Amino acid sequence: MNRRRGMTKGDRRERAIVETAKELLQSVPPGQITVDRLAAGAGISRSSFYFYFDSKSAVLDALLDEIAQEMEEAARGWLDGAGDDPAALRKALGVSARLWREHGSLLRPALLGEDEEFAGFRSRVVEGYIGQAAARIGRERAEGRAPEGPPQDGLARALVRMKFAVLAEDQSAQAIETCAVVITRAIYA
Amino acid sequence: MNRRRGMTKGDRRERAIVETAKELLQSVPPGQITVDRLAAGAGISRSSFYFYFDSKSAVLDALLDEIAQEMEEAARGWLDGAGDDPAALRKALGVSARLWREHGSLLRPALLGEDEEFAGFRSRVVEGYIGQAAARIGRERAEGRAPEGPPQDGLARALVRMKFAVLAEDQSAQAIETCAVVITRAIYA
DNA sequence: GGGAATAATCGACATAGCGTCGATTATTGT
DNA sequence: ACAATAATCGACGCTATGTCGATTATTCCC
Repeated sequence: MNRRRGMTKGDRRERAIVETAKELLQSVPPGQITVDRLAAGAGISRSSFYFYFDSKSAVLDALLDEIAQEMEEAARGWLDGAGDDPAALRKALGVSARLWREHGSLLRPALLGEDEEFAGFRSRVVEGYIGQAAARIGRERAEGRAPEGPPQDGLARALVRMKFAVLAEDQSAQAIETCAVVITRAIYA
Repeated sequence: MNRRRGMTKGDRRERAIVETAKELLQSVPPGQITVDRLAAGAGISRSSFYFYFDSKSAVLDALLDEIAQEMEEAARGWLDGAGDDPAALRKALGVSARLWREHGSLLRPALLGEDEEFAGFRSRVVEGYIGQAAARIGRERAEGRAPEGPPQDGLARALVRMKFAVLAEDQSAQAIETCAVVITRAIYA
């Protein structure tokens, strides 16, 4: 899977495959994307596809990596802060909501499902999130801004999963507000 | 000697297929169960399988229906109550946890995933749950036991999804406690 | 207990998707 | 310009799904 450097023909094809995937995802769920269609979209035969990627999942993984980066940046605004900061929380949730709106059909199976093919992405993103959220809660408690309660990592886990599940199905301002209130009440009682 | 069963041969076979599915699920994820294995387990040929069920999914649906009933009973204890009742809440969560422990490998894709094959079961169970939880919250607020906050159905949705997501991956007493605290704080602030 | 109706079974087909191989053609760096 | 290697393809073999038509086993009722 290692080809030469530079903007060679192969690089363009590889890109075309990923772009095709992105487009297909606008109208078709990930499970129904086939190697056939990806190859056709990129203008090559099905068997040629395997010159570029090991499988359909590999293509989606590439796409997910791009999204994961955005998600992490989105979260940082609140995760790195301190104290009950309603504005920062809602802003971070808003960016998250936008990502779900744009990439929902891929993110849903990847983050909510349990398909083996997304296991890598899922554990990286979800666990990363949970770890940072737990740290945030820990700081608040240590400095007396939040009361004690369930273990910080369990609580973080519950809230992160809640957030994913809610935004996955509804990205409205109302949904964001609900998430924000639950998070705030759960942490600051 | 065994004619005293009201069950015809076909009924027994049908049962055998469902039982085979149940057993297979103990060691294999739902996605890897094939019609072949179900048929083999029930002692018939693959094509005979289709005399009994339309597809693998139909078998799993049958299994899910049995589980759904247990879930609903489990929840009733808390959903039908009133006031902040820590014991009832924890007891209901405990039964839920047991169901996840026993049937997790089937419940996870069915309730958390978005596979089309489980869409019916999912909407029935999840929406039923949410509706009842929303009503419960509404009653608490109406009678002044809980403060206002996000719309009751949105809040119920968030909490139900949180509960599913948490128990899906961890059925420990600790996890139950965390769920209980988040739910209590979110509703009663 | 016997025989028609119907329940149950199976093998052979047809279809869709995946991934691999070996042979062939196009690109590219020097 | 020409060897090295990147890129392409068709033909296979595999697994799984679902359908048909023909056949055999069970039931039910007289």
